[in-house]
Amino acid sequence: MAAPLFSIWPGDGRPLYRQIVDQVRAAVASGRLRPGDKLPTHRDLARELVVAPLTVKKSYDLLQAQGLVVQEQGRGSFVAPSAVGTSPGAGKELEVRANALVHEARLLGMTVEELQRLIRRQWES
Amino acid sequence: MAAPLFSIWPGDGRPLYRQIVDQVRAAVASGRLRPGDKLPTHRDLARELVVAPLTVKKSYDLLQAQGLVVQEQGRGSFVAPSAVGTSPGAGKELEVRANALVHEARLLGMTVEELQRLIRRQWES
Amino acid sequence: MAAPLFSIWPGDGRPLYRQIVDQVRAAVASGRLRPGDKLPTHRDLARELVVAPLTVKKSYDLLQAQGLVVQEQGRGSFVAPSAVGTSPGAGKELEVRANALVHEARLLGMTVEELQRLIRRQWES
Amino acid sequence: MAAPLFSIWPGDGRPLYRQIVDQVRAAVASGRLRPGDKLPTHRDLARELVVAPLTVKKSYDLLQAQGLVVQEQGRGSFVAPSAVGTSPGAGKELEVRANALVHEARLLGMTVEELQRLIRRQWES
DNA sequence: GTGGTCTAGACCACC
DNA sequence: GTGGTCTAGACCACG
Repeated sequence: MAAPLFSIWPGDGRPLYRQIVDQVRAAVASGRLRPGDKLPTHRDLARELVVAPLTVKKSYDLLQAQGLVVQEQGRGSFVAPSAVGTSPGAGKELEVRANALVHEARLLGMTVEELQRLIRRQWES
Repeated sequence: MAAPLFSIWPGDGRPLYRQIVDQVRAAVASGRLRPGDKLPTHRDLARELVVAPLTVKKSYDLLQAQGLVVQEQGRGSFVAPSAVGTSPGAGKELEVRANALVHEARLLGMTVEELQRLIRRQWES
Repeated sequence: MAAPLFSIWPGDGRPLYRQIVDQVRAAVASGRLRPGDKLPTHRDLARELVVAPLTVKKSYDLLQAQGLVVQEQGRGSFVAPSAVGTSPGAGKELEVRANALVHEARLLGMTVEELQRLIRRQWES
Repeated sequence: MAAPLFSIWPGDGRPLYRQIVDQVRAAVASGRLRPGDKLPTHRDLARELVVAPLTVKKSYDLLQAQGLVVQEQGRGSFVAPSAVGTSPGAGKELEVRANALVHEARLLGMTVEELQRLIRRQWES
């Protein structure tokens, strides 16, 4: 009963295609997805996330342009052989978002402990 | 040398106008900004954040439509008298983003402790 | 009454978006378009070429991913500052197509002189 | 040391099946292939061109639909008896591609002489 | 008015 | 069944 690999978070603020891109990048960066691994077809992932197939396709196109994914006609989409275990941008990207989150939590009057608790609660849920 | 009240985070993924709206809402929700407090003029804030004045104006317009801000011709913009100490949406909004952050940190292979550390480090910086 | 900068050739065999990409690359490679030059808006070029706006947009997106073009929200699309005077791929690309053309002209039983004549005639038309 | 009759040019932009169709049409139009001549089996040609057998099969099916080729169960594929010495479309098709090539060579800043030289060089190679 | 995102739907190319 | 291309149309974000 593992959590699904990819999810979208309506209300997160980022465009859908970018949420997908960011998650694939993260999974590749951590080695959770490795060179040669097969990705879900863009139609399947679209069905699962309940978005238009073209939206997922756009994500895959972008990832291909960045060299993280290769799409092979008639065969499927795969993590690129050259996709190193850690794509440096992925961690940096998350830091920026964490930063913004911290800033707003502060404006909301939260203490760092309250934010930590919120994080832990969601980690475990 | 307090941190500036409002900031934008390029690369955060949310549209500029929304980052501003979210921050004002948070500051009002926490009482950090209180009814009657004067907001920077949209031109000043635009200069400070290095965005187009119309973008800040749009944020203020939205906040006014939500009843959190009043813009008074020739005098400036203020937190609305009716702005309650807690605008309920603000916290919920942050939870969604925290959720997405947790999900991606996981994909990145981080442990909850590492994420906590990252949060604390940024809180203190 | 110069020829239009960009054209599409129905029946050429390449997808529309790629014909556009190839032409922009060629124009940049030759210095006919230079860093900072403004490109037509994707809507304008779409109107001119009588294709869907998204088709031109896709070309611009690809060119942006390749670092040849930057699209700036609200301002327009431009040849990237870093777009060197000669993007090496462009000439190579044309050689491949010339190669295929030569091969088929041969199969058609043309002599090299006939092919040369055909080329010159079209150059001058 | 004759050049192989058929070749594919990855990067040419045309779909694989069409490159094959065009070449067979050209060879028939010029009399290089004549009614009754045996074509390679689709599997052999697929192996030689390193494409999927079904792709060549599709080309042969198309050529059969156009009356240029007949596929005979268990015997092989042949140029159709009715295949006239010149299939009119073939030359026209090549002109369109030559046209596009000329246009892009111009954008690349080539002179007509340079293009002619490129053509001749490839003819002789 | 510029670029950005998303959708529904059709048809093509390749395995 | 997989990815690839194209369209029409709607609405959002930014200057």
